[in-house]
Amino acid sequence: MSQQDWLPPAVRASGVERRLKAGQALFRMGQSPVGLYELVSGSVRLVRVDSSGREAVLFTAGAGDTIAEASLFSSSYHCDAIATTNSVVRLYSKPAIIAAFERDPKASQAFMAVLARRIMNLRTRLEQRNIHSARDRVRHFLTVNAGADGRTVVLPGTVKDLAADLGLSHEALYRTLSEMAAEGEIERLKGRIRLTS
Amino acid sequence: MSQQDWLPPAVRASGVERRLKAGQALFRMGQSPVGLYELVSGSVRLVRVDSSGREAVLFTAGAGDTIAEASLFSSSYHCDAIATTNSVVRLYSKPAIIAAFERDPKASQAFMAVLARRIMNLRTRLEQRNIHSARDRVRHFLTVNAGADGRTVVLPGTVKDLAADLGLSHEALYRTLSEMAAEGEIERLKGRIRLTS
DNA sequence: TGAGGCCTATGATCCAGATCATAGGCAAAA
DNA sequence: TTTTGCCTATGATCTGGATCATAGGCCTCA
Repeated sequence: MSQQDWLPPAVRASGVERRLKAGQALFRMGQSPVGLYELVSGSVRLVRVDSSGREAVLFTAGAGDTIAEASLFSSSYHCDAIATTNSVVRLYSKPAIIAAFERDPKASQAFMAVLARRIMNLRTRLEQRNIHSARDRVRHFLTVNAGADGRTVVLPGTVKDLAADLGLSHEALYRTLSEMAAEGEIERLKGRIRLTS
Repeated sequence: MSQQDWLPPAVRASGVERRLKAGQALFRMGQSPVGLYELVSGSVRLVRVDSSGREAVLFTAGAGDTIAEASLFSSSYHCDAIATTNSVVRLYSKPAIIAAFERDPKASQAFMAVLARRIMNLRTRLEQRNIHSARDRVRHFLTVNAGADGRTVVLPGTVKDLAADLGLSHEALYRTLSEMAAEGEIERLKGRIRLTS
């Protein structure tokens, strides 16, 4: 389900790969954007650190996702991008992409659709953060992210990572998952969670 | 600071106005999108209602804002749009806009910039929701939304509306504002809040 | 193979915000 | 003018998640 099929072949060919080790930053807030990144493999988090030192996870990119689309139109990055695992990214230069948009309306529209989808995802996350109960928030996450069978969710990373994603303390999440499993609402498998319907 | 200057004149001229009374819905989740709305005057909220009946405010549009940009690329609205005050919107049809994109790369790019800005705003909101302390959340809101002087924020609606925007109960917000005013951190004026620096 | 580090897990405590309740003020409607 | 409804405001109570603490398990690296 790679989402960057909209890239014209010429641009795709111009991509430059870069490797990141776990914990390494792809870019930092305030730096000026060089282009669009595509995550080839691994996992990268967009993170903003607030005044109290707390980390807000804005987005967790998986293989195939693009990173920093919004920064194409901005003079600086507005958050940090940190690899959570060893990762490989491909960089497409800003001018090359803009030129492609000038030339190819289809590419433009496909990119707009990518942006639109991102907006919808963000709104879903915002909705999720409005849910106060930890259990309901987990339920929301599970239903929104269920796979093809409608009841299995593959965890992209550790449970602790998920906790940060959900905006819960990891303790609260561990407890909630334990309780839900004990009550038979979910089934915990290796790296997956299944809703027992 | 109307943000829809990117619309080519031909499309702009084709806009159809519609009036909404306070509380009236512009569209509902699940309906199929007819086009892009521009808010001429008033105030419209994008809202999603979760299973427990709680309302999540995803976006509060003011005069000049566009609504449902993301739905241009989707087969159905993913949230409700409710006018909070008497409002006037202008509707631009989907085909007209798509045609403009085909024809005019500049319009496409300008629209992408609008989408990109929306993404950044949403991320800022997400960051805000990650702040647990009510007071810090208010502080964050005030600094992010400060006007030209860097310390005055014009409240778009009632304090209660703001509470919903911030994801706080209105009681908590009333209390927090009272305390901050009592301690001299802010100054409360009619429809405005000023940070006393 | 030993040590360190991190994830997982769970217990105990605390506190801030949600919720419930009450009341004054203001504005629109009747 | 009176009524109604909602915003504003604040008090009292409660609860659920944050935080602190502890410990086992697993993987990696030396």
